[in-house]
Amino acid sequence: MVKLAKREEQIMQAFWSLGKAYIKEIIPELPDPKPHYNSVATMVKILEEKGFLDHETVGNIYNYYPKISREEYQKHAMKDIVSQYFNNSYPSMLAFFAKEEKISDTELDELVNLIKSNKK
Amino acid sequence: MVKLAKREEQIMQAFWSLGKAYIKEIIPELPDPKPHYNSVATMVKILEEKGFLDHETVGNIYNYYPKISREEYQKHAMKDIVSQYFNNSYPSMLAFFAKEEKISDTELDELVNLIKSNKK
DNA sequence: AAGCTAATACTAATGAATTAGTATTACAAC
DNA sequence: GTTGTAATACTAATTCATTAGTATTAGCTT
Repeated sequence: MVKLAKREEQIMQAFWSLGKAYIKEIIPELPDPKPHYNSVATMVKILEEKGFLDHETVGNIYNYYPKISREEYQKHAMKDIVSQYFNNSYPSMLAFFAKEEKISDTELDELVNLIKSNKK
Repeated sequence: MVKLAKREEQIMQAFWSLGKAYIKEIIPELPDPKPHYNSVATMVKILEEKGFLDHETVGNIYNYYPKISREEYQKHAMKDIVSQYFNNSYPSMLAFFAKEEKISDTELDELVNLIKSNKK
């Protein structure tokens, strides 16, 4: 899967939140300063060429929706990140967060349960 | 902290591995095709301007070393990632990995111990 | 000290991502 | 059916990242 550039990814995030949207609806989701409508339209078209979006035509306007799910993309993106920062080791990534104390004991217990139940 | 571009980050990764290095030593660490010596020198200079590297002069040549540690940078980079993909929730990121079953039971136990011992 | 070598400095060119203008189109309202 | 509106299409310009050329410099060798 192609890695998305920054702005492309912001736009995909907006679509993933909204599910289905007109370009008009995407713009408010983007961080300030808001880009020009046509800038977004261009990126959306590129995203469609890349296979990330598809559209239905409603009268005169296009209603776009994601063709690739956030989860699918995350899977690839995180794989890259783990390979880049953590030498391809998921445990060493988790150890990093452990050291950073970003996870509370309660959360930890919940996660352990979640992981174990997923394994069954 | 500034987010590094792809090549900049590759170069920083090389410095983080080597600790201290001449430009000459960085090049073999980079993925093929190896960039031109001067291309690397330019990026290294930019990285120095951005505060990621510093150097000592040894006779006629510069010996560069990281001013910002890999851990420091990771902390920021991962913060961005978690905010971007996981709505600022570290637990929800971990849940994602749990679902992906990237973590074995043994690894999980080790991590739980690691996290708990860090908390003391 | 003149010439050789290996480094850095400076800078122009390329390429990718992004922006936004102008042109075009389709439909709706009158 | 002409006009107005709001969308998309096309494309030129800008910006940022990256590359690599040429120029310069410092020190070593003779």
